[in-house]
Amino acid sequence: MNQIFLPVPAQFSFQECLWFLDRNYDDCLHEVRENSVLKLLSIHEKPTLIEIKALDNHLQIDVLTGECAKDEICHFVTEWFDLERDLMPFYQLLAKDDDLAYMITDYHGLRLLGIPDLFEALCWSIIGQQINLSFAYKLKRRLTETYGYKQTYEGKDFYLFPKPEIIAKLTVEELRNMQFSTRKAEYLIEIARTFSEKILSKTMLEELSTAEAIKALVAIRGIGEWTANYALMKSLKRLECVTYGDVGLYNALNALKGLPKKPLRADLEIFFKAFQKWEAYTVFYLWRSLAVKNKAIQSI
DNA sequence: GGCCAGGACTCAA
DNA sequence: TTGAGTCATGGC
Repeated sequence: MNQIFLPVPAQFSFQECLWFLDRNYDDCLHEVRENSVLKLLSIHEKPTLIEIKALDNHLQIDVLTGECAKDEICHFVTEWFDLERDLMPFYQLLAKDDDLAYMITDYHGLRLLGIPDLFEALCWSIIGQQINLSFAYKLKRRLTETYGYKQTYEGKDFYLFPKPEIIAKLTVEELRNMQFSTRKAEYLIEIARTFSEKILSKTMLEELSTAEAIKALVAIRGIGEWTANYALMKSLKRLECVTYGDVGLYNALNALKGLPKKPLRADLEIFFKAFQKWEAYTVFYLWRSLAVKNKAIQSI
């Protein structure tokens, strides 16, 4: 079997990352097992199934199908788990906040899990707008199972997210039949067109400052401030992004800081000022705090 | 059965 | 530029 070994940094916990990837939701783009995660990648346009496990001080990546392209696979895993980040500065900021300091130990080593593919990140954030996450994952699964690429391995199906060229050719009616709202169907098809026609790409946004990238994204129909920040945080790892308008974020801040359920923008900016350059990590850890609560409630 | 979900858009004033 | 209405449907 083809194996790759990838060293991990300090302040890294594979179990914490797996926990976030699992979270009681039905994600069709990876499969979490007891001590590993399986994911189908597109390497050189070829499907490649990998399984990642943690050993002492490094990850073991088993290449189950496809080409063992070490550099590309390591690059993907590094982006996905945000392995090149030194989290110490972030933990030093958390330590200064009495209400959040517990996260340093409770969530120690949790990395901002990314969505390296920008098109997928944008589609996912649009799907997730204003609906509960369980339903959002269902919609993503329907879309992926119908229009994505499937590879079966040992009796289980693994998927690649649909390509923009495929989504761009769909009709609103086809997506409506999968219970997408008319608006979301229009947004997804239009964004797929901007990608397939090379009007927008991850490379283009990487050339821009975060403020410029947000401006460029918000100009596209269906992408508001929340979606732009979410996509930049998850795909380009722009750590200064805050998902303003995010209900989950507000719930977490309400629980931990006593902020109102609909906090004022000014109060949010005051809060995030203490986490400059680490805003996205702060949001991510706040989401993590919600998941704990949900899981506790569900297990009762 | 009603309210809320990891929002965005439209249109009136 | 601000606020209310609208979109869609599942989960609780």
